Amino acid sequence: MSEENPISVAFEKHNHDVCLTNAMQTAEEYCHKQKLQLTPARRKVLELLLQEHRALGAYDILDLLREAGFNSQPPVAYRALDFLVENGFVHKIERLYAFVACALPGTVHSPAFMICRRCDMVAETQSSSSGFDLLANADASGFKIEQTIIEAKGLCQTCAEIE
Amino acid sequence: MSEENPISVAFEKHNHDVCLTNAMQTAEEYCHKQKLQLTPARRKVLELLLQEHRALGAYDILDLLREAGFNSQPPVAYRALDFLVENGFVHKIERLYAFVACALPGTVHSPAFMICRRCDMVAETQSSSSGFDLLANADASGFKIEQTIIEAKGLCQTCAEIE
DNA sequence: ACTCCCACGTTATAACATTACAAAACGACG
DNA sequence: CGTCGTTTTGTAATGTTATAACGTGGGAGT
Repeated sequence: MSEENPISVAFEKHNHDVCLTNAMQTAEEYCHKQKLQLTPARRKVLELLLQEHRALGAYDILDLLREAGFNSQPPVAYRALDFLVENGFVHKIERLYAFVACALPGTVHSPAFMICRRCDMVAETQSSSSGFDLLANADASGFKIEQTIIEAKGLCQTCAEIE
Repeated sequence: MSEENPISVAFEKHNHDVCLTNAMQTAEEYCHKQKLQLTPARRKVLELLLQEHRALGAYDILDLLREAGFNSQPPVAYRALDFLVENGFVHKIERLYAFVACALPGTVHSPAFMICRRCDMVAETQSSSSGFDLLANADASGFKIEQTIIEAKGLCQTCAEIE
């Protein structure tokens, strides 16, 4: 895994069990260090998201939680998601009203997403971009950027070949 | 107006009547050329959005339509918004579940937005950016980008000074 | 034991968006 | 001038996403 290119990991074959185990372990360690509680509900939501390289809606997650024997009122899912998003384990895909597990947990990063409109796969990549117009424009107008979301919609290679 | 920098128009003093009149005229001409109907409801919604450099929610618009004597079921607003978005007169700000009038109507462009979290102002700018990482990454993984949304949240100059 | 904080349980509701189907307006064309 | 097909609108109902509000319980520190 460690050699894989995070750019396109979602669109490539990989050992998903390892992928999941690693990510969970990273989350455990991070929470332990930061004295945060990775409670059963939070852990389960993260696991559910890690099992897909797809974005899941809050209510999809809620259904899965119910199946797993958890309580299933909306706040249950939203609280877990808020926690995971705040701590960088999960990102929200605004465009889909949905959530996806972070591909680079435990690192400070400014993600960008490629979303396949056909198969709903979501690939995460970095948006660090020195020559990026927006930064210059923000600077010129005195705007202080705190967070930027970048989401590209299109077709992944597989789906592009099918269509 | 024509010399103004679209980068920061929303954050600068400008003659708003002229701004609105110009934009409406552009829309009229475009619709005439394309044989599209700029019906009363569509026109009104565009006017309402042009009167702000802020994003308005669909239900805010609905309220304003009602005040203006229009019918006010949700589909009225959503249909008008769909039309305006499809034809590039209005953009949707995913992050706010809201809509804003286009700052560069009638031109093909790939917008990026700066959203002030304090005063809700929305400034539109261009996202054309040759060196932009995302493009290279998409290319490398065979992803075909069809549309990209870029939304930066932060503080505009005025609000940054206040805080 | 006390209390403070954090997380969770639960009900209700707010906010955003679409489906579905009928009726009316409009344009093109014979 | 009809009338057919397309686009737009009227209207009711419903679906989807997200939050508010308030109470309960459990662990850490004193």
